Order: sequence, then C-alpha cells, then structure tokens
Amino acid sequence: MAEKRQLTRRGRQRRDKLLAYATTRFAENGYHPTSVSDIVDGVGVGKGVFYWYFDSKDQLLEEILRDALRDLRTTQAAAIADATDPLQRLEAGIRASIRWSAANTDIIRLVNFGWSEESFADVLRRGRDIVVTDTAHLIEQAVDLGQIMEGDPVMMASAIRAVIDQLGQEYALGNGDVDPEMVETAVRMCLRGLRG
Amino acid sequence: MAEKRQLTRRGRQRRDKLLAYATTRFAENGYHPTSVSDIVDGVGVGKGVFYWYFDSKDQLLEEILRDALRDLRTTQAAAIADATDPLQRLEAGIRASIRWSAANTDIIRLVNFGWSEESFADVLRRGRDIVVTDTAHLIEQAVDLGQIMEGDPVMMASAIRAVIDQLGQEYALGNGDVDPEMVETAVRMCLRGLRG
Amino acid sequence: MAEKRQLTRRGRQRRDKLLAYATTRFAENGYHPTSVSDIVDGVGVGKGVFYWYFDSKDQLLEEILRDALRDLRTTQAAAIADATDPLQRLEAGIRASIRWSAANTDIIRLVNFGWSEESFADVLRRGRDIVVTDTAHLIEQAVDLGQIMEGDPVMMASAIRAVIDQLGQEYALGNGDVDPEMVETAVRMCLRGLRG
Amino acid sequence: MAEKRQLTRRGRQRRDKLLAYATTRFAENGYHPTSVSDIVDGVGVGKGVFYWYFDSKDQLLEEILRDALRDLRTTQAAAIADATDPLQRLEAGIRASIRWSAANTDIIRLVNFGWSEESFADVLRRGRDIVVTDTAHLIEQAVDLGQIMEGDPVMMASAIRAVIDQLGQEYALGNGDVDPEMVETAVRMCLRGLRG
DNA sequence: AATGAATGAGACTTCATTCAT
DNA sequence: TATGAATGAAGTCTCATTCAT
Repeated sequence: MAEKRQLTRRGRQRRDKLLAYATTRFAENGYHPTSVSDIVDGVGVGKGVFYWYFDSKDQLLEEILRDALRDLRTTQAAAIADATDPLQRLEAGIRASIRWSAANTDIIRLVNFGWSEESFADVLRRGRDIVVTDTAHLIEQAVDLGQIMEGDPVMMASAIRAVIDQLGQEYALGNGDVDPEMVETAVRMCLRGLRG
Repeated sequence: MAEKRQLTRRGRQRRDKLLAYATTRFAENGYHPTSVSDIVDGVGVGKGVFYWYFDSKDQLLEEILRDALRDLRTTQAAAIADATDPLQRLEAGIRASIRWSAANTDIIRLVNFGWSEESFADVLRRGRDIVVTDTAHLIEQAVDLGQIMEGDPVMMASAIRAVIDQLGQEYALGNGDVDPEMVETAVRMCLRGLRG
Repeated sequence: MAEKRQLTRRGRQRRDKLLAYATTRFAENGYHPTSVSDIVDGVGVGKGVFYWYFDSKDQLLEEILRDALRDLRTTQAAAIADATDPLQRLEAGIRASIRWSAANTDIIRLVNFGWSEESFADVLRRGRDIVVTDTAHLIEQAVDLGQIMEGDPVMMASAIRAVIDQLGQEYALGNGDVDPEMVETAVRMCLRGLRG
Repeated sequence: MAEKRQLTRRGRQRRDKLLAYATTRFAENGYHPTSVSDIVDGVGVGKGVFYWYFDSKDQLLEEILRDALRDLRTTQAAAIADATDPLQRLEAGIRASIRWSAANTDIIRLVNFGWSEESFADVLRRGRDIVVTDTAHLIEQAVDLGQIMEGDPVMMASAIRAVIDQLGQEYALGNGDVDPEMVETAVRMCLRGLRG
C-alpha cells in the first residue's frame, strides 16, 4: 500500500528524509537497537508518519538495500561505458565501485548486517548477484582475450567485490572522499592478481 | 560473575553445548531474532541455566566472537610455524585461514553481524587488529626482502583478509571442506597481486 | 455539529451511502475491526468527508441503531393498524417483525454487538423498550379479554422478540425473503404458548 | 504453546483468575475496549503473565466461549439424565438452561458479542450447533410420540434457545438466582407452543 | 544447581481524529 | 467542500532478565 501511494513533492521529501535518517541511525546504532521511535523522533515527526510512508521497519531496510544496490549498479554501468577494452572496463568499474563504497560507508555496514538475517539476505542475494554477474562477464571477456588468467569468473568477481567493500569502507576519509593510495592498492591487488 | 565461576566437568560441557547451539542459531536466524528461550529450549535446559553460565545474551556473543578470533590466530600461528621465508609463511597463513573460514562459516556470519553494532564491533576491532597486524608484519618482512611491492602493509593485509573471509564463506562445501580450486584462486589473487 | 448540518441533495446521498456501506461492513467484519479508512476507501471518498457528515465512528453506529429501531417501530405500527382485535394485532406485528428481521440481518447483527458495549446498549435500551412496550400493551389487552393466559406482559413480549430476532436472522433467505414455514413456526411458538 | 503448558496448581489458579477477571471485564466493558493491560492490572500481575498463560487476547475469548458452551452442555446433560420421557427431558433441559443462563449472564453477553466477529462466530457455531442439536433430538423423539406438533426440530430448538438466553439474561437476579415466575413463563412459552 | 513463572520496559503497529492545502 | 498527510495515544505482544520454589 504505502509502496504505491502517489506522493506530492513535499511527501517525497519527507519520505527521503526518513529514509536518509534511518540509514544513518541503522548504520551507527545497528538495525535492531534503532527503534521506529528513534527515527521519527530524530526527524521530528509523529510515529504514524513512518507507517504512512513505509509498510514496516523491515520493509524500510529492504528498500534501503535494494535502492543502494541499484544505485551501485547504475554507477558502475556509467563508469565503464566509455572504455571498450574489457580490462580497462574492469579497472574503471573497480575505481567507480571503490568511490561509491567510500561514499556509502553507511550502506556497506547495513549490507553487512543484512547478510546476517535471512529475509534481508534474500534481497541482497538478488541485488549482489547482478553486480557480481556484471563483473564476471567482463572477466570472461578478458579471459577470452587472454588478458587475464583462467579461473572461475564468478569467484574472481566475488573476491574483487570483497576487496572493494572492505577497503572502501575502511579507508573512507569521510564526506565521500577516498585515500587515492588506497584506490591504487585495491586496483593493483585485483588486476595484478588476475593478469596471466 | 559467571565469567570466573569454577565449573565442574559437567558444567563445562553444558556451557559448551549452549555456546555451540547459540552460535548455530545466531548464524542461521540472526542474533536478535534468536531469543534466549530459543537457545535454552533447543539445548533442553531451563532458563536459569543460561544465566548461571553467562551474564547476558550480549556477553555470550562477545565470548563467541572473542573465542573465535583467538582460535583463528592460534590456527594461523601453527600453520606458519614450519616455514621461514616470509612469502611462504604468508601463503601458509592464507591457506590455513581459508580452511578455517570454510570450517567456521557460522562464525564469519556472526562476525559480519558483529560489525553492525558498536558494542560487538569493539570486541572485533581488538581481535581483528591482532590478526591483521600479524599478517601486516609478514608483509613488511617480505617487502624488506623485495619479495613484494611496496605499499601500506595494513591495507594489504586487510584486503587479503577480505578475500579470505568472502571466498571461505561463499565456497565452503559444508562439513568444513573447501573447494581446492577456490583456495588456489584466493592464494593467486592475493600473492600475484602483491608480487613486484 | 454534523448532526444539524443542512445538507444538499448530493450531500444526503453521500451520507446515506456512507451509512449503508458502514452498516454492511460492520455487520460482516465487526464494528471495531472495521476502520474509518475501510469505510471511506470502500465508498471512494476522502477521510474528511466522513467527519463532515458524522461526529465520530461511535456516533455513526449509534445513528444506525437508532434509525433501525425507529424503522422497525414504524413498520410494526403500520402492520397492526388494520386489525382491531388484540390477538390479531399481535400476530400481525409478529409477522411484520419477522419479515423486517429477515430483511435486516445486518442490523440484527449490529444490535447484537451493540448490547456488548454500554454506550451502545444505552441507545438500544431506549429503542427496544419502546418496541417491547408496544407489544406488552397488546398482550395486556389480550389478557384483559381473556384471550391469553396471565403473566408478566413485558416478559412475554421480551420472549417474543427473542424468537423473532433469532429466527428472522437465522432463516433469512437473503435479499430480504423469508422461509414461510419459519414464519408459521414463530407465530405458532409465540401464540399457542400464550393462549390460555 | 501456552495451550499445552503443564501447569502447577498455583499456575492453574492464576490462569483461572485471569480467565474469570477477563470474562467479567469483557462483559462489563466490551471485548475491544478492555485492554490486556486492564486485565493484568486488575489481577495485579505483570503483562507477561498474560502471554505466559494465553497465546493472545483473541485466543482467550475463544477459550472462554468454548469452555462456556461445553459447561452448558454438561449441565444440560446432567439435568435431563433422570427423566426418560422426551417431553419431561425437554422441560428439564429448559429449566437447567435458564438457571445456567441466569448464573452466567456475563457469558451470554460475550456470546452475543462473539456473533459479531467471524473468528469468534466460528467457535460459537460449532458449540451452539451441538447444544441445539441435542435439543432438536429430543424434539424429534417427542414428535414421534405425538407429544408435540410437527415442524422443523432445529428451528424449534433454535427458538427455544433464544427464549432461554433472553429471559435468563434479562431476569437474572444476580448471584445466579432466577425469578421463579420467569422460569415458568419460559417453560410455558416453549412447551405450550410445541404441544399439538 | 535447576526450573520456569513472573516481570515490565519497550518494540512494532494501528487507527480515530485533525487540519493544512 | 474535499483530500489525504499528519498526529500520537493506545493496543498487542516479545523478551532479556530475575527470583521463588
């Protein structure tokens, strides 16, 4: 219901505010320790507002996760559009992902949490499979061209994603900036490792 | 209180049983969704027993995490004891870690969860710093010998750990076995990436 | 406020639509489980409209009940107008009541519910006392004429009403029709029982 | 769960106390207006106690209704056991039912309410069918013996039950006593009406 | 030692009602 | 007039923890 409600501009703003505040609090405090009351108090609205815009607390987190993974994928797609060489596309994707990761450390934390409960893990599996599959395709192409060594492309893609998330989150400088050395380290770890 | 109690042999068995069952349930179901009642019902004891052996549910998880990280460190130390060459010690450590990871997927899930709440993250930070520092030391030695390229050793160690956890968990075959190809992929991704 | 508002023709139609829809839903679903939102959504108007026409959800039910009892009394009065003999008037009243009961099973259900909460029971007491008193008067007259045996007329009237409501509701055939055999059974149960 | 818990004597007493208090409050105040808090506060226990003994507020009412109908049936069965003549058994049953009705006005109110919501009506249908069927059997036998006039026995049984409930509730004198004149009126209304 | 009944704060959620637009 | 966003009190229910037995 709340899902399909037609929102006015002000409505959409409120919803976004709740979404943003909840994301921050969930990441800071943990999902369960953060109550719906905390959220609405923080935004300064009544408790009913929350349920006007969202079906439930669970559904809110699912939406945060789904949106985030969709956003990541869009970002990656845009980043690799310019290059044509698979290896260059791979590198561009990695760089974009790290930046995204550093700019969304809250989300990374939430994703980490999400894997710990089956209902959220379902959402994540769907979303992550897409992202990993995209990368795996590039790897396959690079393998076909002899650019990188053979091996299970999905496994490699998975490892790459792990490095990106970990470093992106751990070495974010705040306000979305990234330590450039970290980006180079990540790229190097991934690509030199892949090269034949 | 419960921490220092002197336990009989039967007492220690009970405690271990609770610990093991809780680990499994937390990993399957999530920490918060698993109630203390679930745990004691599953083990077939009364609720008082739980609070006889543990101060609180939180403290139980902290103990699980602490024990696990200590166990991992011990395992790694044993694995690298035989070799003397830093790079060989690194490789041995990676292989041992992956096996450990695959044999303890439950724990990896719990660790993932633990990072999402500050009180548990504290415990993890302490434990993981040790593990990562161990690896970083090896990397430094290898760098000094010119075996691998220069760079922030802690950052590299962090990336390695990410790959290990991810692949170890994702490609565990059940009952602690590991896909050998996966181990090779992980080692290769880590080491070739590091080599000059 | 809403009580005395002067309504346009369209206004009255809307109000009646709300009244009718609410009656049906309350009867089907129960009063409390049916929310004001259910009602306005079902009629296809905004929530403000509801509070334009009714002071509250409670007041709406009170009005439904009051209207219904008034309608029943009017129906009965019309039905017994033709006859002059008390016993014949009684019988005519019973027949009319049963038909009304069968045509208003929704209302009977709501009346049943109404007795379970004091504020509605107040309304019902007032309305039902009138109906029962009317019947009791007829009984008194019949007793005076020796047509039926002596006894507390109010009590007898009360029993008659119980039979009518029960059979009327239970053996309604839908769309207001009544099983003729049921009417005869009811009349017989009431009158033969009364006769000296 | 709560359903099957093995209760100590003290446990059963507590449960019964809650059951009794809830019945009274539901009857006085209405089911929905009476909150679980009202009940536990009234009995002077914590809120968790309620959910230790009952699965939900709904389930509690269902149990009240089921127990009551079972009790009524038992009472009726005991009352008619002595007589052998169908008509005498019928009369004995009516007298017993009225006494029961007068002694359980709270229940009658709750039953009335129960019919207004489908989930409770289900329970009632099952319970009442049994009671009505018992009576209908006696009627059939009496018809076979030519003691009362022909007609749908279930319908007649239904009408009898309506009279009993109505008069029993309305003319209860408190503390379970009954106006004897009322009992006679009820018996007379029912039996003289049935006689051929 | 052990049990499991009891506690009560607090979680999520609903909904009658109000009011800005 | 009409809408539907907003309010917030109140409802049902859970669960970590305590404690009498």
